[in-house]
Amino acid sequence: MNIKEVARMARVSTATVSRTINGSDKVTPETAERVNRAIATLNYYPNHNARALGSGRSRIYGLIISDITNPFFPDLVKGFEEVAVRHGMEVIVANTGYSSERMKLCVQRMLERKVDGVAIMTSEMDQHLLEEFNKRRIPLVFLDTASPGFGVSNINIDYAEGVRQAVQHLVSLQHQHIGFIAGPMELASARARKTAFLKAMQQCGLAINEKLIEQGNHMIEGGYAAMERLLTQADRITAVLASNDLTAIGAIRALQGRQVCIPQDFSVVGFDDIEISTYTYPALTTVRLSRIEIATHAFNALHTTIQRHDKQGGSYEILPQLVVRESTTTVTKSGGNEKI
Amino acid sequence: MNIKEVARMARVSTATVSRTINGSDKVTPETAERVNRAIATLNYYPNHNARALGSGRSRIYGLIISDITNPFFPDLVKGFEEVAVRHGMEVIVANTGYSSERMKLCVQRMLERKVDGVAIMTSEMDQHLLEEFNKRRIPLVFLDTASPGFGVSNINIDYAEGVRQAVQHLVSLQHQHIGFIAGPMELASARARKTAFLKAMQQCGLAINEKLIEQGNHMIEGGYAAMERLLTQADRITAVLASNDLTAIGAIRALQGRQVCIPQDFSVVGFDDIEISTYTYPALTTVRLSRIEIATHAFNALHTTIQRHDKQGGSYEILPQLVVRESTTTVTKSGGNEKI
DNA sequence: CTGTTAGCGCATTCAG
DNA sequence: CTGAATGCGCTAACAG
Repeated sequence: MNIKEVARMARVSTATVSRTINGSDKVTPETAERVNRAIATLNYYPNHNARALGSGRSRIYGLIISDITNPFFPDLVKGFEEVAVRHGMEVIVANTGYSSERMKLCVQRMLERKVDGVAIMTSEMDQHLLEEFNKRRIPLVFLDTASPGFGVSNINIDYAEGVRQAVQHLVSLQHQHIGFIAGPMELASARARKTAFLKAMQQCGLAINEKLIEQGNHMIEGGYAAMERLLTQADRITAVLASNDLTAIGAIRALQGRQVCIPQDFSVVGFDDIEISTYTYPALTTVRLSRIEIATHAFNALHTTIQRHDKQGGSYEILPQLVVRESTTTVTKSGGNEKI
Repeated sequence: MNIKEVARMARVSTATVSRTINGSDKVTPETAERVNRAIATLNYYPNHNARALGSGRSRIYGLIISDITNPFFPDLVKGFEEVAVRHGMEVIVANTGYSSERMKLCVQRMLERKVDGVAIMTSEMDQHLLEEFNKRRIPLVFLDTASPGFGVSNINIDYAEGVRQAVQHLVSLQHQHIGFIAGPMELASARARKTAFLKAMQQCGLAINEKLIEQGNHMIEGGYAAMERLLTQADRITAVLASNDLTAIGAIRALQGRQVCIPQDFSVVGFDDIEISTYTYPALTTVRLSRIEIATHAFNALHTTIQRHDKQGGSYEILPQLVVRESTTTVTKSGGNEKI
């Protein structure tokens, strides 16, 4: 079943079939109709490999993420796949595992498969690999790690605003001694969140004490350990903001392990709003970072760049949104760590 | 950069280049060496689209799952991708969203991209779509839903054994009135688990009371609601086995909401061993279903079928394994629901 | 063991 | 607006 048979049945040339498939305006409605009927009755669909070879466009987008096992990513992947498929595109997902060694492999895979564009939703990208895409004029879109340029777009995340909302929420609940559990400093996103926290505290006129800041690893156990340390060193702490939800969940466990009641004795705020945060006990107050929005923007960035032969990439904005659930409440008069 | 240039630089024909790339044994080590040097210095890598067109093999495997957002799947996807890439294969992941409507779309995508084989790790597959693959002689591997046949392999999961371990564990802890929260009966895997539970109870000589069985939806809220009902209707229940971990987590929340202490007052066992089960409070005793193993078997099934031009698919076995953590313990003398 | 020659299925000139 | 011809980059017979 190929284009030739369709052409034969519709009594046109293969070129005409190709044109109607690709929606060329230079085809009479009548002949297009004939072709479409032939396509339908023959149950024909084009061979993408041949198409790619002939046109140089594979109709595949690459999606590079850190690790699909990280609960932040499944939604993103799902959203991206959905839009892509709706537009007749295929997606190849590649995990870097946070290693730039493996990032190299990911890039290689993308190049080999001749993807039409790549969404790079992680930050292990070095200049050297970036060149490989530039050389081949493959559009790119980054997640908060680059400024738009020739063929590269960026999705900007307003971490400052998201963290500000979280801190302000705690402040409005009378918390004064707010701790922060940072993520791994190799991650750009973790650095951004920490910076945002420092800034927000300052804006709220709260003292920043280094004893209030600890380091996790964006995983549950890291949050657990960091919270333990915080409890030991920060006497008057009554609330904590975590760099991501997993960290917050670890912190909650540490607190519960010490019989601290949340939120009565201690408030916890996460960041990301992954699905399980709705179901933790108590349900986690957190800052939502919509992965659907990110996915949609990423796709649009790539797609419009290609459609409009737009050399210049675009800039997109993601606004985090505080979601108040059950893990935060007003600080009690007798509250504070000394009581614990 | 293409095969011709490599041929020119190595002073051989393109056929020879092709042969050395594909590891044909009919190439002198010396010429192969020359070709490889040329490849290296030119930084050449083959165009997969052309390769696919010429050979009829895309070197892509399809992986159809229900929903990447379901915590059961990320590990599976990651594992599959890893083996595949290690063997020079690419992967296209498609989500059915538990809908056979969308399954149709998934199949279409696989066909269009001319995948060399498909791992179907979900059960929304109807005979009609299966034919499409058979017609084209595309190897398939299923997860516990088919018997091996021409070009189709199956990964068998010994649910009976896994559930037996769980029930026996509870029995050894003196539990007599063990509840079960089933998954959605549309899912073959959920049906298998329920059947296995019934059988295990019988084997242990325990009475099966319909009041001890409730229905969830394999999601947290379903487990929550089902546990609530169980608590209302089953007087002497002291333990529950859930059809999957998410359900168990929901059950735990329901119990905690009623101030029931786990495991002192009530034991809970899950199924699957998803990552968060290690981190719930208390950590969940569950039955591990290794996704890495499943992924590896799925890949091997496809790969050996193709390599050996093996018409007959294989059969693989997965043995679930009980993992005892903190959510189960001996029933207390005064225990039982009446106390609650 | 190596080179020559045809396609693979489609998109895309260029004529008409 | 449509058709004929060419090539995309590679693999696969078939010779030699």
